[in-house]
Amino acid sequence: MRDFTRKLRVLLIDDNANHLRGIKELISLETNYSVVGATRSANLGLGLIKKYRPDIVLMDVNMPEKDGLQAIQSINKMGVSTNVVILSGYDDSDLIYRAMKLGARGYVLKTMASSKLIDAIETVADGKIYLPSILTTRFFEYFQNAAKEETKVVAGENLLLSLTGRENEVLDLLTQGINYKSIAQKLIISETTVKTHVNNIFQKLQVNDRTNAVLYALTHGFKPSSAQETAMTTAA
Amino acid sequence: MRDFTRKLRVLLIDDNANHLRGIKELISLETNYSVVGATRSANLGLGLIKKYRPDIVLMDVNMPEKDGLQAIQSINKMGVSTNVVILSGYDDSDLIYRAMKLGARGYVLKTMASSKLIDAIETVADGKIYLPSILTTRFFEYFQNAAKEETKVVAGENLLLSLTGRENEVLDLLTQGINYKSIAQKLIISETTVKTHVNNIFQKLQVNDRTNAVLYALTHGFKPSSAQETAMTTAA
DNA sequence: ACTTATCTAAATCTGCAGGTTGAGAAAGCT
DNA sequence: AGCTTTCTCAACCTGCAGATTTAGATAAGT
Repeated sequence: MRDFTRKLRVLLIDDNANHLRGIKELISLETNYSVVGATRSANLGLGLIKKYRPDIVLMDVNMPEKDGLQAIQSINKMGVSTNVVILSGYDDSDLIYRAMKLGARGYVLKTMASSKLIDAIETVADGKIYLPSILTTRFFEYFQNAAKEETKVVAGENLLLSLTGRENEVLDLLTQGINYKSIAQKLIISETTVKTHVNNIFQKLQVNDRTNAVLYALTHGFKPSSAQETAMTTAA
Repeated sequence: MRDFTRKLRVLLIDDNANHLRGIKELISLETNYSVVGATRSANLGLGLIKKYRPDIVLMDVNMPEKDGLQAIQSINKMGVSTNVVILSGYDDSDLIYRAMKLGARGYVLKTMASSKLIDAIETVADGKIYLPSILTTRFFEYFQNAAKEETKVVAGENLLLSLTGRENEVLDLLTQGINYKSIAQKLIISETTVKTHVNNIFQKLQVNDRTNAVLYALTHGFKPSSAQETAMTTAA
């Protein structure tokens, strides 16, 4: 839970001097916030973050040299845990998606009422995610579409379904980059038997070598089954 | 934009008879909604969806035989476009994540005020996503954590960075499952040169064969660069 | 001018990968 | 009992994959 006994330390990063000043004044009106820094450069901002460890960072996305998304990545690499709220003029679904994926805790449009910015800070400081309804919808436009594409590849008749149990086990080991001899040892069968299985796998997946078999498996949602099944079969 | 001249057609699926009745009555109170069906079985629900093509489906997640998530998958396979709003007693981050990934348009907790359910229907019918603040936060707990894990694998010194431009091109072709001869033809160099490059790649990635080189590349965020660069080099 | 990195290539060699044929044993189905 | 599937294995063969050595050409940095 949030500590209400001390002021929330806020850092501002926006290359537009007017925005920077405006936001600073807006936040200064709130009695329980203190602006620990305000800069027009992402790189300078990173230094300030390391120095002052703010609770909240309000970050513009659209900046020269290093943009907001790159800045978030840099923060992650620094290993500093701070809550970034994105300030953006754009509501592109992929921009929102990328920002959230990188770990942003909130996303506010510059066109929104300034009270929303205060809401965002409060919500994020409280450990929650702040994403207005419209932006949530935008986010999922991208997210659900990407998920659909992902399953599209996985579907498509799927030659993997024609594999037998043993063939699945062999394929599983193939996808780990193991050679014939080691596979034979792991499954406790002869090397020639493994070759037979592998050849059958090649035919069923319509490929000519290991690499393409592995590639087919990985791009068609192959799920390793050996872990349990091998234990079952060897125990039986 | 939504058509306000006709009633919103809603379908209910919940194995709990009391819930089903309660929700039905609640919705019946709204003058601009009409319940086109209500069933306690997901499988029966699928039939009703195909038959009545409802605007909104209110779906319980926790059901015997086929649960709500499996039901969404079935709807997707049917190719019917309807808006599913999940009704759940649980706010697990991964449950919310999976539901939204499968294409749910809204998620409401059974413990929430019934007015929220009406809000959800309105919002979803309006083409937007309905995800209350707490659930949005839960969703991102899972989503951002998964994203972090993803980049963790990609990071880790990354031997890929030690590869030269040409080696990257060769690796790119390797990850497409192409053999020496074809690679040589594509890059317009001799087969022995390709072998030299491949051997250098193996050493740098610390592997002994194609398959493991490809596996390393794919699990460490290898981005194919040949598409443009090859065109550049061949043109030069 | 010297050094280093990169790309190119030939020559040689070992051996595992991949293809084919044939066949026995066990389990399940009809 | 007979058929089918699956798993098992041998023996043989071709050849590409992978390892090693040596070396010329070019470009870039010191």
